[in-house]
Amino acid sequence: MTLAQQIHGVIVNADSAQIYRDLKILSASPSETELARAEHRLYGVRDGALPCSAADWAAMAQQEIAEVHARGRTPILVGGTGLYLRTLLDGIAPVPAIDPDVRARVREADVADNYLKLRTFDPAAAARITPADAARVNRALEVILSSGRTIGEWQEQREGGIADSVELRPLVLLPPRKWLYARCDDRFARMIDEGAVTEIEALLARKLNPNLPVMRAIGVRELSAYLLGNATLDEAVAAGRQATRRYAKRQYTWFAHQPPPSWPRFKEALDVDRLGEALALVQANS
RNA sequence: AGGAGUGUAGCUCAGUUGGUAGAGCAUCGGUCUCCAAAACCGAGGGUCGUGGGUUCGAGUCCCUCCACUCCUG
Repeated sequence: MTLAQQIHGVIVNADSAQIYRDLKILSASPSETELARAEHRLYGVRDGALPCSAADWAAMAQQEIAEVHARGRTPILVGGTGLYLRTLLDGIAPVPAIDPDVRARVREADVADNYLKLRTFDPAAAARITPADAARVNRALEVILSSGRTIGEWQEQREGGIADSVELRPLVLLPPRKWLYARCDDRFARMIDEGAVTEIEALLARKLNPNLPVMRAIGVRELSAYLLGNATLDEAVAAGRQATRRYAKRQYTWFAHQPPPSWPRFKEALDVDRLGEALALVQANS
């Protein structure tokens, strides 16, 4: 019996890549077997051409959670996108949707140019953000240009969090690094066996904008290089493994420090025979 | 066996006319308020293959040996 069945739960995806249907294999989405063992939500529900923001996901997740609750069952949020979970629980600054033209212009421009603009339009943000931090420079700039208010002003408020209206039983998994990295290596090799190359072939055929989240998922660039003849398969696999490990390290840092200290941390390898220990940690926290 | 070349951080390599070593990647640590599997910031690490010699001083010049690579036979 699975954990989900034991607690009569429904699994809700909290992973930014598993949302896209173009990346079933490369995002390690649940297999048919796994899907058959418990009800799953928000996996592969989005087309890669439509980027999903943290707020988009939080809105979808909120709805799923409400429906699951209405059926008297327990939603189990599973996934490694910390910002998504934070947005769902704590809410986020109520910045209105960015004007598509503004966004497009900002993203096409050079970071250095954007930073210069930011210094004139929003000096406070410019002072806070490193010039090299493209993601934040661009975000701050598109917010002031599109909404007329600075990102700092917007961020004085947070809206939409559901933390106060639900009963949480969090568990942070922080397995030993060595074990984690070995799994990263295995995982990428397994994806190749399962047809990741074909999946990327299909994705490339769509000729999507390379800035889209799907195009930036781990392994897309690496396998594209192989398909375009710029790398051997071995090189692509090695690069994919490396990228996976780097990502795991970033996740590790996020989940070790960002969630409240009250969230229990499970620091063992999550082997099947230790699920009981992990579950006990979850229950002890209730 | 002869000839040539290489040997500097875990890996790939830089090291100018000799002044006790750098970079990228990896590793480790950290940041994180709407494309976050993103975007960034920082740190540690080398008795320069070995043993001698020249020199005030050698990764850098000379010799010995060791290892690896290539060529010839």
